[in-house]
Amino acid sequence: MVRQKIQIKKIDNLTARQVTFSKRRRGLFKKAQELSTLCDAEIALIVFSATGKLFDYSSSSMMQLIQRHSLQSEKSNKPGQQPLHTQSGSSNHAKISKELGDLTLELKQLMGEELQGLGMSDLMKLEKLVETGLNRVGKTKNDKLLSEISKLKTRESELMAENARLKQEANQKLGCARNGMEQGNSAESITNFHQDLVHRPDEDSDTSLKLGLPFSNGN
Amino acid sequence: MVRQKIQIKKIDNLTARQVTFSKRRRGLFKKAQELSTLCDAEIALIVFSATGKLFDYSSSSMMQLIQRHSLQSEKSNKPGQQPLHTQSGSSNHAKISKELGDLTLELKQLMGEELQGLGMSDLMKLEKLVETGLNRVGKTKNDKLLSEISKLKTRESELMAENARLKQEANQKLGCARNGMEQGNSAESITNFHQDLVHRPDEDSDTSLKLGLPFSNGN
DNA sequence: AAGACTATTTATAAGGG
DNA sequence: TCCCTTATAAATAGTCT
Repeated sequence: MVRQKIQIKKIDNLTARQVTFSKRRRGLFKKAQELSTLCDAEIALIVFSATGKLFDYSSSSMMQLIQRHSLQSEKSNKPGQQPLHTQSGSSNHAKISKELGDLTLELKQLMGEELQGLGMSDLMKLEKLVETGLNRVGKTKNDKLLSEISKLKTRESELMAENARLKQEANQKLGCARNGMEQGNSAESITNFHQDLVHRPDEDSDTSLKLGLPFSNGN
Repeated sequence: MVRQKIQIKKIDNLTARQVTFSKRRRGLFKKAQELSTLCDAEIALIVFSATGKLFDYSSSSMMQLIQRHSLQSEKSNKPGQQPLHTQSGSSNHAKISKELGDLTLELKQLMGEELQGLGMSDLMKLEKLVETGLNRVGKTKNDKLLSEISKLKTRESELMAENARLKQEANQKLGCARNGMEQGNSAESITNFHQDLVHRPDEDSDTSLKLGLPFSNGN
């Protein structure tokens, strides 16, 4: 018998809490159905027990209702339908910080090992978080790589330009020198000449084009 | 006054239906809150009136609850995968969940939204697919970038080597020419000479030596 | 856990403002 | 629409099986 009106706070006694959960849950679902029937409303109700067990009801298709919800709730924020949000856990900050600490621990675990203690929903949340982090890292890395490539290409053209200048310069100097000595030798012969004189530059230019890629899979 | 017990079927009179909807809706939401608070349950409640207006309540994050729902209802309930915190009475799991839910939402928005046409389960599958695809693409892209960088660096050193050779060669040829004409000039003077003649090769050589390694700490 | 039993509390139908 | 009122239906806390 209802000896006294209870206050709405978490029931301490475990069994009493479970019993009440069972009873009130049924009541809630019944009310939901009744409202749906009486007033032609569409209703989706999802309940997770403290132990993680799922109970749900929907007057039509759960998926459709959820879609509709995400659609409407993002379109317009209607005031007055969410004063209820802040009810459940605003009482003790100690618990909140504790939970946050636990979550941090979970994150560490996810980064490292030991994922077995985690529930699926926790895993999903953490996965999302890690995913964003990963994306950001990837983006940053990408930018750096592209920047590097850009710099290298610039550098390459600079070197090639200088290279060309040097060759031309060499030709000019050689021509000048030869002019002073003999005159009249063609560019090819000059090239051949210093090819012997120095360390076969042509071969080097060729190899430079087909050189390998040492750290391509370095991840 | 409740003159008579009503039967649960659609109320014909429009105004009566609306009034009843309003009253019972409030009652339902109150019951939902109470259940959530009393028994540490997580509850999501979505109600659409016959006119399409949305009312919703969730004890924590709507998104998280919906995700959890689609997960559990899809995979035939495996008992024993309890989310970490629910055991020792954590009435504030809700708060943390909400924060994480908000983060998830933020992430979703970051990714570019408009996924609302899809059901949650579809979204999850899609997400997984995209994720693996993304990873592969990312890896491939990465390899390509690194390979390109590697090639460019090799090319750079070759160009630099050739450049150096050309300079040396130029010096030698110049020396040879001078030998043929005057003889006895030192290498330094020659270097200085074509330093003026050409476009400051020293500066170029310097830059070539200190090329950066942007991605040394990339991962 | 799951029913049954009440004494009470709560919700609410009908009506009025 | 919302807020009251009020009689009554419904829900349910506590207890016992």
